[in-house]
Amino acid sequence: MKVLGKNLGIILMEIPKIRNMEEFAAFSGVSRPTVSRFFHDPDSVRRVTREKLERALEQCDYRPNIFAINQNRKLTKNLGIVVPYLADPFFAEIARRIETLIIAAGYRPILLSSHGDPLLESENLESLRSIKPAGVLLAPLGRSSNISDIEKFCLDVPTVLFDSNIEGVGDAFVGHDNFQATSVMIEYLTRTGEPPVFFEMRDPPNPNAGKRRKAYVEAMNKKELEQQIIQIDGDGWQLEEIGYRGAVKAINGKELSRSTVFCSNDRLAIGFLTAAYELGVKVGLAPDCDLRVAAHDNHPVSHFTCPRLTTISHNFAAIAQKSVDTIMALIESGERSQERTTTLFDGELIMRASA
Amino acid sequence: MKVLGKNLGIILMEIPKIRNMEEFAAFSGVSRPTVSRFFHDPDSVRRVTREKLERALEQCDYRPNIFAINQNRKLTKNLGIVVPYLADPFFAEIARRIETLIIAAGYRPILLSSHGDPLLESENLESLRSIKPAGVLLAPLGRSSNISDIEKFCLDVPTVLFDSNIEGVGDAFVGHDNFQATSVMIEYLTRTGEPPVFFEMRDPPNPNAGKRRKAYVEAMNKKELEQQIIQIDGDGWQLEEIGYRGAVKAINGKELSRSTVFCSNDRLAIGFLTAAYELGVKVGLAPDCDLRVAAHDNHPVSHFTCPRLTTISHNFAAIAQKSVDTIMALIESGERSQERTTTLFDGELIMRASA
DNA sequence: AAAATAAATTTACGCGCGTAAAGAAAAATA
DNA sequence: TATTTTTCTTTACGCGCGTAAATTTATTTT
Repeated sequence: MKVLGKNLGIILMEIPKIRNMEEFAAFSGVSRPTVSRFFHDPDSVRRVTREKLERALEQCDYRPNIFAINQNRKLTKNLGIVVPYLADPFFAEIARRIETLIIAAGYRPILLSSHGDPLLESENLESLRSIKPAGVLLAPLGRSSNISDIEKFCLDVPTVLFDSNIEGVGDAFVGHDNFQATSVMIEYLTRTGEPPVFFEMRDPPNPNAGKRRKAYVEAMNKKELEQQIIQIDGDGWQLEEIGYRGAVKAINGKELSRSTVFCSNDRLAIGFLTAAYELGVKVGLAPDCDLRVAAHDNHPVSHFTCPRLTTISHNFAAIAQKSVDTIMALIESGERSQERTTTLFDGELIMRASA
Repeated sequence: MKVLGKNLGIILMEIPKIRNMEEFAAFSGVSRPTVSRFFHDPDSVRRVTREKLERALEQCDYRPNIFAINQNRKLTKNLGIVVPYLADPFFAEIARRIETLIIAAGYRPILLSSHGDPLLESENLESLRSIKPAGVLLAPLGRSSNISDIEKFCLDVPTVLFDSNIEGVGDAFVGHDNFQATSVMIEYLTRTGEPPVFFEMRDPPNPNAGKRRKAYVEAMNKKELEQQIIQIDGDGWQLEEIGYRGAVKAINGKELSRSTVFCSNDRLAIGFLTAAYELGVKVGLAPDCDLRVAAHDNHPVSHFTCPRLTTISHNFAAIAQKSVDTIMALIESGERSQERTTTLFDGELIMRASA
């Protein structure tokens, strides 16, 4: 039971229905402009005033109308997050971390997924534009993105790209060093066995795929190792299924020139492992195994494949933190960055049973 | 190059910067109230007027300020979606489908994840309340939810629960028939081998777990089969890891009274299969196998486990469609439902190699 | 063509809040 | 205590749009 006011004799009092800031100001005994400043930044009013308002807030649960706020402020507290495909646990994971950081910073995350569709990606940006976000964190679809749409958007709204880079677009890029990651993995595989065959989609929907192929070619060249790249067909984001089919074809067709396979990403590898299992090909680095399989990403599922997948982890925590820090700095400076910065974090080799 | 106006002699003209509806009305030669009605519903104006406005829209890209719109309308076009844990592909998948349907219906989906935290779930609802959504589709955390918070919310906002029911809360519930699903699976397992042991968490974070245990007990009783329930310890949403540990303990401790296991959900089963693989226990329904494993959900990954997981699929499409249809009907009627309806869709047995 | 209907225009107010300016009150400094 | 500085109050306007009422214009009906 709630007791309101100083009149403790009356146990049950009407809970005041506050309809707007005017009424809340009257109720709390503070002027409306001061109330407005208080909600914008509690530390911008004197301590006694703040305490008065906080006490009032406990007695009635008034909250300023978010539409009225945003209509009049140039800068909202909205922060957009756009990812290529939210049903992919990789993006779900990074989005989850970023969301948490944004909330902690006192902003409102607006999470949008492009569902693998460049059109939807552009629409998402338009949709964000209409809610006047303070900034946007964008993981673009990559190759298939409508780059000019993104460019235009970035001119108007502070934007930090993450995961997948588009050269020259946005105020900054934060991502994963695919070259370092590739090089570390090839180094490891070669040292503990033999150099890998690269396994990828011919026409990949996910970003970074191109970089990873290039990185493979470069690293193998540097070490003067013989390359083999197997490119499999397939459309869309059903990467496991595509990996499965490609693996069946590669294994049955004896296309693999060596017994170590480096997949362009974990989801392809998951399909690959399923194929190997069904075909009775034993995967692992034990002596009695036929094949070693490794990949990129440290996808949440890669921990539980059979056998567990050797892979390279993105530094999720660092990428999320740096992305948020960067956009916050941009927002608080109130200016656009003079020069576009690029931050790459090293991947970490996760050695598991598959290689 | 854009040509504006009828003065075709002038090739390059200034693209008019429209700042508000007033200016757009002047530019298009239509009065502002009519423009307002046009944006609310293009069919509410005469054809010639609509065409005039559409032509104007092609020449300048004006869009009404979304905050100003929502401030003045009682009913926004916002539709909230709240799921327990978006990093779980199961929820990502159902959310993806719902989002698509909402967009098609001309509404704006606002997707929020509770990240497994009841506090965040309540905050998400508060956050939604402040954007005056036309309605909300809520998949509650279930047992751990702050039910009174949800109840209060539902009094003010048309809300359809999905996936997990809270008796008496919200205008309707749309979900999966766990009893039918359980019964079908037990029937299948018993017919093709032996009745299953039930494998679940002692203290599950995910909804539906309670129903599934009950359904197991009921179905086994009905068939007069001997039950065994293995309850494993663990906290949080790392279900695969928890399933793995529980499976190692159950297998090494020879706790399984029979060689058929029915997991409470696919993610536990994924961990179970990893444990079986590592312990050299062969899973499948072939004669040379030691164990059969089945589960609930048809989780996207269950298609690619080793062996592929026999499971029961939710009717994702139907659940998403019915949820959206229900909330739309509520919104368009403008009234709250007289009586709370419950719609359950049958699951479909997905027979794969694991059982 | 006249009457009846439909649609658009003009005018005006309100939504809830941001924010600026000027002055009053309180606190900090001298 | 007098002066400066900070904080608050009062007053007032504007944001961009929804929406209602009264009037004018256009279309349809008989």
